[in-house]
Amino acid sequence: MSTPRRVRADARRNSDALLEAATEVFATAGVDAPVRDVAARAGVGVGTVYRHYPKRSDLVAAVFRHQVDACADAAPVLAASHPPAEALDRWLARFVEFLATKRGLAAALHSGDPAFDALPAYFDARFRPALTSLLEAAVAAGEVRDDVPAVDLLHAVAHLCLPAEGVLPDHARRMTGLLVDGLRL
Amino acid sequence: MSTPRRVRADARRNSDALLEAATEVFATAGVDAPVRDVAARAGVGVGTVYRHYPKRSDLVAAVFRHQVDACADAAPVLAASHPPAEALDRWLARFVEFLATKRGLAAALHSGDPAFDALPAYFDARFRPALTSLLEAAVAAGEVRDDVPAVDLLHAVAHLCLPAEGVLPDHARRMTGLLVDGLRL
DNA sequence: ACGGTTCCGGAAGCACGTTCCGCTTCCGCG
DNA sequence: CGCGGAAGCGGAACGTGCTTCCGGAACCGT
Repeated sequence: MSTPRRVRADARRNSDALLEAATEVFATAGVDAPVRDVAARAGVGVGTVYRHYPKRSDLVAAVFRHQVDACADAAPVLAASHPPAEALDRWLARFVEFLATKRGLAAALHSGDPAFDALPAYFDARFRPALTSLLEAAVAAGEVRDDVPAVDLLHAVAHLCLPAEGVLPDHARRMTGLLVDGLRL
Repeated sequence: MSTPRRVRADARRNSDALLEAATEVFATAGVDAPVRDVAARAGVGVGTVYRHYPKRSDLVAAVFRHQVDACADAAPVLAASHPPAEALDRWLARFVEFLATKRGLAAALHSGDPAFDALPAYFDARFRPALTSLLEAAVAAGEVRDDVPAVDLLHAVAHLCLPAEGVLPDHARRMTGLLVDGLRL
């Protein structure tokens, strides 16, 4: 059932290089940047991109998952190196930063491309546990109220940060600040 | 200062045919349908499309405005032919129907294309007065509460109908039904 | 070192938006 | 009525971007 055949070293190297290159290119030129640009940045041909990510959207999804992982993984690290309330603060700031790079991705999510179908679930699967443990620690330390479930907080912040129409620049930071203050006991 | 030169008859005919063709094509194939398809449906060449609508997005915006007009214009007609509360009901159903064809348009609105910049204002300029007069009539007849401004109702319904993630099929109709029940006295 | 397998590169194919320009159609005027 | 020029039309051609294809290079177990 498992995959007995090993992955060739150069293939793995290229795969990683592509993910990194795509992250950089998408960050500077937006998710609509041409595939050729990503290939060039990674120092490979476009054929190689399509070998590893059959569709453009697969590449976008992979970058997204990678960034979700990076952000979620920051939670235990912060929890281990800061007191509960500060860890929570810092992680939420990190989360807002994560969301800030997602302009245009909300649109992609609703584009109907099947490559994006699993992303919302992944988002929840990684972020909910991460935030839950931070919240529980802060609650246990008596530093924040205990009646705000992680999901609600995640969605509230996400909606604040991926806003609709005429939106002020750092509306996101201000509103999130309010939320966090509201958490404090 | 005005335009003394008349519009040629065939030009106007083509312009109208294009709007109608685009409405049909966008409705069946989505707003991402190729311009060539619209041209074919209207029985003209692509050059003619671009003569009347310099950018693809101008065509999309024109269709949108046209549909907004059709929906908003239905309000006074319904008001004249039904008792206030029923007119309100029917118009909201009509509004939900209007929104139902707008999948993918929310994404377009945030695409940054200048052709769409004026659409939110147009939306408000046409729908707010339409709904306001329906509401006022129903309030005057003592059939609905008077503390719900038209804007709030419009936005609430719109948000219910252009939903985010895993959405049930007729979530829209159910939630709107709830709202309307809430209005009743 | 060898051979099969896996992977790579980038040119070619395709789909779409948009432009361009020679030809057609309209219509005001004589 | 019919003429002439302006207004409008069609669709081939171009630019850009995604995706496919395949000859050959790189890898790795023996």
